[in-house]
Parts: sequence; C-alpha cells; structure tokens
Amino acid sequence: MNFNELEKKWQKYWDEHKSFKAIDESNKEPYYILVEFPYPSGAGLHVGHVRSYTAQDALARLKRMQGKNVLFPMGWDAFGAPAEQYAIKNHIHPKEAVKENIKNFKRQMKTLGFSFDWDREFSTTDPEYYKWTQWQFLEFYKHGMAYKATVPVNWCPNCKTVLSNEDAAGGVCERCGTQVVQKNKSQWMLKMSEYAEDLLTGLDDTHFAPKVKLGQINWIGKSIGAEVDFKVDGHNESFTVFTTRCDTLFGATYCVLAPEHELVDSITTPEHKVEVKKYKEACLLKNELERTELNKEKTGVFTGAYAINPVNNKKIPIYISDYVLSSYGTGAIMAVPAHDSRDYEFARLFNLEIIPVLDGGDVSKEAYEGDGIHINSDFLNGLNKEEAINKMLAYLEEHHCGKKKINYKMRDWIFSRQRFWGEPIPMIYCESCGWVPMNESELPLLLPDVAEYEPTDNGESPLAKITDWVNTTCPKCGRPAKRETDTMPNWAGSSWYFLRFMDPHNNKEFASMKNMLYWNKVNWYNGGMEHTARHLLYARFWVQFLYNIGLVPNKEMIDTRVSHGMVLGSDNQKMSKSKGNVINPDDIIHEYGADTLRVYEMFMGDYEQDSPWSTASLRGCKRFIDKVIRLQDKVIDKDEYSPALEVIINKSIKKVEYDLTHLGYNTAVSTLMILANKYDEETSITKKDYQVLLTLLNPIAPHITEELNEALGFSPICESSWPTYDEAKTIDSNITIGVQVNGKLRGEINITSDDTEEEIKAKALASENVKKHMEGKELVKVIVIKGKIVSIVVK
RNA sequence: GCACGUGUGGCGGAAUUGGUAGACGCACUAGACUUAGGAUCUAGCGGUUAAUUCCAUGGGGGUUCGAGUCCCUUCACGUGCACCA
Repeated sequence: MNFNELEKKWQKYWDEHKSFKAIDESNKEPYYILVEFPYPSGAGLHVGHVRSYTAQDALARLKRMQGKNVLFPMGWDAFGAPAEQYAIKNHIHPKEAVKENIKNFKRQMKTLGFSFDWDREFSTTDPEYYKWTQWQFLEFYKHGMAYKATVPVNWCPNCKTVLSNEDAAGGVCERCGTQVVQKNKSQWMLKMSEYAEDLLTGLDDTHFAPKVKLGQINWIGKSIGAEVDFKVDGHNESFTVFTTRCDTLFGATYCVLAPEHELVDSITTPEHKVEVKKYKEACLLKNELERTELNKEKTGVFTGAYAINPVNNKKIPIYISDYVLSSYGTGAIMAVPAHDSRDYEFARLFNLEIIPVLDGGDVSKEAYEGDGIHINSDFLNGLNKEEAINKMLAYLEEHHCGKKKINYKMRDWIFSRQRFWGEPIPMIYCESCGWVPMNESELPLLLPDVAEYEPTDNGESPLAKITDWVNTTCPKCGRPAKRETDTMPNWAGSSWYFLRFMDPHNNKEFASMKNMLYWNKVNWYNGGMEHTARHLLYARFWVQFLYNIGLVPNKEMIDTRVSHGMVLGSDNQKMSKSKGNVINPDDIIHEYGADTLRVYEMFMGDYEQDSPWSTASLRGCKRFIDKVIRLQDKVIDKDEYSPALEVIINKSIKKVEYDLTHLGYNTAVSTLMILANKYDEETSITKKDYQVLLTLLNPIAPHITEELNEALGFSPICESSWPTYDEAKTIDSNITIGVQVNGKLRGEINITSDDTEEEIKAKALASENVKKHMEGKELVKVIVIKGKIVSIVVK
C-alpha cells in the first residue's frame, strides 16, 4: 500500500471511531491542549501551521495514551481585513470567501492526520459564536468598562480610510502612497488600563515561559514615580508632569508639553502663536513610532510661557516637542538635561540651562546612569536616590504640589474598527437617550448582506451606507435611532474562543460553568511569538473581566503558554509569494506523505526558533521512515525486549516522553533515529522491540506506525497505552569518561557503574597519555565527577 | 529608539544545564552491490600537526581544576512596538 492510501485509511478509521473525541466530564483527568486557531486565508495552510499543529498533535496523542481526557480543538478566526480586501477586489461576500477557505484548510488538516476533535469546530464569524462576543461586549458596557472616546487614527485622505500603523508605515499609505495624517475619531474603548495591576499580578497564577511573562510585563509597562504640578507664570493655570525621578526636580530647567496638550493654545504668547501652530500641524503628519525615534534630530518650539519650579520658584521656559507623547503619563514632562539624554540633546539644541544634581558625571560624559549622591539640590544634598525620592515625595505632598503616582504604559483598548468584516457592535444611538445597548434577546446582531464593501467617504464602515440596517428604534424610548456602524477588532473573537471550545454548542450561555469547571484551564497553549504580547494580554483581560463578574471559574484560564518559531523559506527569509520561496504542504504530502512532512517539521530545528525549509533534509526523514518500515523484516515472534536493546529502549522511552512534553521535538526524533539505527545493527529484533519503537514514533508519524503495528497483529496504537520505562534499566553498566590534566582532555577510561571513586582515580592516573602529561610534575589534586569526567591538577 | 531573541562545521542543529564540543540528519568524498539509482550497505567528514600536537562555539576580557553554558564588555543579525492576523 502506498503512503497516500494508508494515510487515508487511518484518517478514515479515526473519523469513524471518533478516536479523538473529548468527553465533557469524563472520569479521566482532563487535559486541554490549545493551538492558536488560524486565520483561514486564501493561500491555504502554511508549512508553519504544520509545524505547530504537528507538535501539539504529538503532545495530544501522547497524553491520550497516558490516559488523559484530551481536549484538542480547532476552529477559525475568520473576521478581519484580508477577507474584506479580498471581497472589495472580487465583489464577493467575505462570508463566501471564508467558507471556501475554511473548507480548504480543513481538508489540508485532515490529510495531515491531526487529532482534533472536529465536533467542537466553529468559526468566529458564525452568528452562533459572535452572538456571544456581542453579548460579552454588552457586559463590558453594563459594567462601565466600555466607553466612547476621541482618539487619533491614521487617515489616508486619498483612500478615505483608516489605516493600521503597519499600513501607514513611513507616514504614507501603503496602498496609494499618499501622506497619512492623524485624524480624531470617536471610538469605543475598553477600560483595560483599569486591569493593569491585575494583569501583572495574575501572571503569578500562570506557568508562561519567562520570556512570555516578560513580554506581558513590558507591555503593561509599570513605572512608579510622581506627579508634580507646575504653575504657569502669569496664569491661573497649572499643568502636571509625570516623572520617575522627582528627586532631580532641582535640575529641571525647562518643561515640555506634547503638541496636543490642552494648555498649549492658552499659554502661548502672541508672538509665538504662528510658530506653535505650524509645529503642531507638522506633528499631525507623524505617527507615534516616528515621534519617539531617539536617533532623530530633536525638534520643538518655545511657547513664550514660563512655568514655576515648585521647589525653588525658578521661572523655567515651556516648550512643545513631539518627543513628548500625549498618550503617556500626563503628556507633559519636566526636563532634567543634566541626567537624561533626550532632555540633554534638546537643551543643547536650544541653549537651555543644564544643572547637574547627581554627583558622578552628567549626561555629556555618558555616565549619567550612575546613582550618585545629590548635589545642587538644597534639602536633598548628600542623599542617595531612594532617600531623595522619598524626601521629595514628602515635600511635594506637604506643599500640595505633587504626589506619588504609579503609571502604566498600557492604554485602554481601542475597540472600534471602521470596517465591514467584523462583529457589529450592538449599540444604538438615540438622540434623546444617547448610547443604548441592544436588548440581549435580539442578539446576534447579524452582519447584513451587501454588495459593496468600500468604506464611506468619511471613513466609516460600509455598514453606514446600509440605511435599512442602520435605522432602527431606540430600545429605551422607541423613537427612531441609529445603530453603531463600527465593528469589533479581530482580537475580540480570539479573546475568548478557548472558553467556547469547552462548551461549543451551548445556545443558552457562552459556555456553562459546569463545563468550564470540568476542563478548568487551558493546560497548554501554543502560538506564535508575535502573539505573546497583545493577543495574550487581550485574552487575559477579557477573562479577568468575566471572572470579576462571576462568569468564569478562574482569574487566569490559560496555564502554560509556549511559542514556536517560524518556518522560513530555503533562502532563510519569510515565505512569500513575491519571493517565490513558498512551500505548499499539499505538494509535499503528495510526494513524500504526511508522516514524512510531520517528522521533518519536528526534526528541522529548535521548535522555539525560526528554521529554514530544506527539501534535502526532508528526504532524510523519508529515509528514516523507510528504515523503520524495513525493520519489520527483522522481527521475530517474541514478547519481550531483546536483552541487548533493553537499556536503550528504556532510555528512549524516557527521553521521548520528556522531549514531547518539553518542546524537544527535534531531539525526540533524533532519539528515535538512534534507536532505529541500533535495531538495524541487530540481526533480529523482537515483536516487542518493534512495537515500542512504533508506539514512541506514533505521536509524530501516526499513520505509518498504525499500519506497521496492525501488521504485527496488535490493536491500534491510538487505543493503546504509552510504554513505561524502568529507571534502573536506563543506566549503562559500562561507560567511557574523559580524563583531563590541567583542564585539557588527555585520555579516556572505561568505568563500571559500581566502581568506587578510588578505583576511578586509579584508572585515570594509570592511563598512558595521562601519565605522559603528568611526567615531572607534582600532583595537586584529582577531581572525580561521577559518571562524567576526571580532572587532574598538576604543578 | 525601546523591548525581546539569536550567533556553534559546507548546512539544519545537539550538548543530561559548569564536566569528553559537533549527537542526529543533510550535503560531500571514497568504496561495495548494480543495466540503472533521489535505493541500500561500508568507511571518512571543523581546522591543523610528525604527534590525543595545537587552535576552535561572533570579537575582547574575567571567574573556575574545568566555560558553548556564569560575569563584564563589544559587534552582527532577526522579531515586536498598540487599526495586519
């Protein structure tokens, strides 16, 4: 039978026997393995998907054999811009395109033999699913967590559309090349910043990889500092700055406001008005990333106004500059040019005063990070950083001009998109009642069928053009009202899909507490490195909110998060059509079989690192599978391990089991290659020897191993148990270790497991080459590391 | 710029976490079998040397009996940075 036939045969077997069905509330211990569901693009499954799905599939198959009730689901994250773009181009409803793409993705996944529980499949675009996404949005709203605010967006005046930062890279529209401007838009926001501290502390309840935790921590960006109030000279107004170093206040020689700061217009003196206006306009053309680029030349203008430094009443000038962001802190800073490189650069540019307040070098000497004691600082002189901060905080609070303040970089979540292909936000605007939530009973609010998907002239979602849909009545007062035409971001549906998998067909709740309590948490969540900051943070925020209103059982619903590297083209670059380096899994499966592709993708390199494609290396994996097949000719009918193979078999079971649960897929494969090579050296192997190899390989290459196992007369591996190993039999009785003299390897000795330290020492000193290198020297000491090495020190 | 990650043979990568650097695989070389080979088998495969001689894990320094692994410093590349998913 050729591999394509036998793969189909087993895929059919698994389907018909529902071999991978997860049973709600079974007596077995639950184990929930989640791999990020894909965006079903027209390009079909990427070999990168194959890598991570195979890895999780292997884990799922292992855990099932270990007696766990495994939940390993798959679905589709199908809302989003690409489908909408495709629809605009081809005048086809995204719904139709998505249906086709899902069909193709699913076909491909089936040919790879992934052990998903297909009974739990859904798409975020299913009304039965997005009904609950909308319902949850209403919960956010009802609990005061959703609100409208005006925020600047990237706007292309030519395409008349809102652009992502990515589409507006370099300040020009990616599609038409027009200069992008910043435009204010009223958007729905979720109060994620309120959860900053909880999202930070919640990490303690998870087992995310350290770098994943760090990503979360950095995104949240907590900093402890102070707010300091500055009066504007000659005005009644004052403004507040945020600083993490209030102890350097005596060194503050000027202030900078963000160009958008609300005070700018009122404090600017008449003779500076024109210049300030011009500068503000220029800033509108830049996005945040460009503004904060440190290596660019600092720019700014003087407002003509002065602030009063609250600790010494000195008049210091107020500038505006785009290196200060309105979105961080208070949108205003006090500048301490002696100890901050950005402030220093700015001060040099405008010839502003520089007063060092920390001993031990100023910024011009490139040594400003040192926390020297305070100088030129009145009551802080002689104090170190911590003492000075505390004393300054006490001073500020006592004089009512500042206070301790914790600041977070993380902002509220902008939840509106001016797009068609997303979940409609179930809110209605009524002239007399304002924003009114839809009645829950009317959910889902369906996306209408329309012919045109282009945005409107003022950048609103195409939904705004569908007056039938937009015009409705106010749920509160019954008068004519209009629906919100913005839709939700793609992140919405993926923020809670893992909960739905626990109870995917529930039409009364998004998921029952009963099911969520049974499955408890996602034990193992795999996804791309690029999602470890945002998607994970959004999902955790969403869950924590649901937890706080009593709808989910745990504050954190994801226990372990791991991430995978990309599969690059053979040219070591990201695969892309334009580079012509794309590998289509269909072609590989057809020519080499799914098992070969699976083994290769596990073997190709460190799972967490990017790895380039190599068809030559893939062929090597095909040879390995062929070797495993050939080994069946050596099988003799005997139901115990060959004595000569017992140790390596026990070692291999242990190693493969460890590797499959610790992201060591490549070394799991190499362990099995070594085992197969060892078998190959024998003239015969027993049935049991062969069976254990097939079982260990099964999670990675499920089809061929089932076939060979069946030929042995055994029942299917997917219904069997994972082999156990005997720790005592994983240790070789004779091993070779190295002997070093003064740190250099000078010989090898054979030792047995019951050699004493003295015996090992004696063997080492008796070794010919060792003796040669010790000649005429005085023995200082001999270090014996059991089972590893002997190190001899001579003088 | 900030954050994170990565640098080991011709290539992908191993290294039990401080203990024989280069497992396993690819590519390559020589040979065997062969009408044939993208098959199989055997041997070799970091550089260097008369030599298990010396040098080698991006570069430089340090700690240690011993460093790819720890510390300091430096260079290069990759990824993310809030409307791509």
